[in-house]
Amino acid sequence: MWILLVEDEKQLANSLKRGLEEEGYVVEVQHDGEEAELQGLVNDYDIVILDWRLPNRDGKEILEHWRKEDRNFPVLMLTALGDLDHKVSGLDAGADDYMSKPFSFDELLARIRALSRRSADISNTEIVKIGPIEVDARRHNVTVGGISLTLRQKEFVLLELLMTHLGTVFSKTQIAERVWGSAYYVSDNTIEATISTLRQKLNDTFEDIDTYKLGKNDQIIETIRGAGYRFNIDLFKDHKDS
Amino acid sequence: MWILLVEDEKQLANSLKRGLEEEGYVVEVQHDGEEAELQGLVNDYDIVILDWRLPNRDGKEILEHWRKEDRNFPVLMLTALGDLDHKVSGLDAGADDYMSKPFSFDELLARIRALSRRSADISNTEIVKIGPIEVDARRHNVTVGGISLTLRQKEFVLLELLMTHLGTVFSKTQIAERVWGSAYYVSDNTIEATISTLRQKLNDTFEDIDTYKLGKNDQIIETIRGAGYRFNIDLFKDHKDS
DNA sequence: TTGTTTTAAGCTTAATTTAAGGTTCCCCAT
DNA sequence: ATGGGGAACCTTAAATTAAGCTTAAAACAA
Repeated sequence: MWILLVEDEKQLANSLKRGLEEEGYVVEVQHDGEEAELQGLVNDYDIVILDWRLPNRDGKEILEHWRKEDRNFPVLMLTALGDLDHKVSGLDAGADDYMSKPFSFDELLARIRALSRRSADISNTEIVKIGPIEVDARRHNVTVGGISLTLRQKEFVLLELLMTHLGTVFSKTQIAERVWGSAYYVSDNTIEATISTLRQKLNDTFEDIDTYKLGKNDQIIETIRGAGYRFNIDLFKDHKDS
Repeated sequence: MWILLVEDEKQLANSLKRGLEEEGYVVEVQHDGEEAELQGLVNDYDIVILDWRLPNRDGKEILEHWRKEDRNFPVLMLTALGDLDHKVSGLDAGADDYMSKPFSFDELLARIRALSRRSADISNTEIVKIGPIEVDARRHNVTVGGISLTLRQKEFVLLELLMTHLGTVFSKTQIAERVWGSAYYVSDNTIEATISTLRQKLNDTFEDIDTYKLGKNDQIIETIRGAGYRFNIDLFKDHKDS
């Protein structure tokens, strides 16, 4: 889950970012309204959290522009306490939900979950199931043929990314950005090592189940040399579960 | 797609180069402004990414010079965050888009795609189809009569180059530059060997399909002795697909 | 501490280039 | 015309280089 957080109070923004990251979300923070507007036009976030009062440009303008350009990720707007006017105008402009400051972090989480459930986008299903592999984004849990396996944060987010974008090849650069949050400072090897342990955990679990057997050369996560990685949907093509 | 990246921060430049190459672009990096200016005067890049603050010469001067000399490739300028003055002066000087640092790699990709779409040049369609041969630049994938064939990076870029410039004969020097990124260090034989394996893969796949049969002496990639290579459009002239 | 993440190093595999000998084509002298 | 001879090009296989994998150890964070 890729979230854009637009909030100019840096301290608040950072603590929210940290909290959300602990929950397994990948969070980009933008303090400046104008910049945020561009980012939203260009990136397909799963959710945007948008403060209504911003330097340079206000939340409403931004949101209207996005909606005019058919950017239809769910938007959760943040307003000052008691600011009912803004609430109404925001929902009119196309916001999907609102929250007034101050709010509890748990409430924020709950609303984010609700929004991602409601959203039409496939990538926001709470539970993704492909063949015997089941990813529960909410509980942060993966099972293969009913057996649960313990993945670490990065492994989990990486698997989730690949499984919610079937057919897409993600380059290392894109993976760095969407799993680690930034393309800089993440070495190739870090990603390779994570892929490696993730594959091992998946394979080990497949050995323990009876319902599906992997062939000798079957790779659940394919490597496309020079280009990136992709979830190998072909392995489960016939085997329609859901 | 041939891209010139002018950026003096070497670390950033290299990571962008790598990321773009993973996407199948051919990227030339130039750290020095003066050098970059010359290269832009001489080569027909598909897109130029130009940092605004450079040693020796600043982005604006370079761009103005190019535009005065009718170099009209799209230019995406990079500015420091919040540098609105530069943004305006850059767009005035003839930049087609701008992005402020730091930016996400996906955002860069999106903007490059947008620019190449916008550009008048025919060569920028995402999917090229000629007769039964289909090249999908985005997914990095070639099919002949529906059968997908696995090309290596160099083979792919070479085929793409020829198919997006129908009728044009490319000399070995030009191919070296636009497939390998630089004419130095690439021997003629390297190119010949690549052409050879590419032809074989194409021919093999044509054997497997029923919709189109190659004649005994038909060459999909023609050799023009002493001049270079060209995609043989005549083979598919009657056979109008699209 | 304890668990997670990153780095390091050697290894494996695939892509790319080089090398070497073979074709084909063209020019020129016969 | 015709048959060397050379240049340009083709084709394979071998050598080289690069990309990716794996494991353990180091660094970091809770």
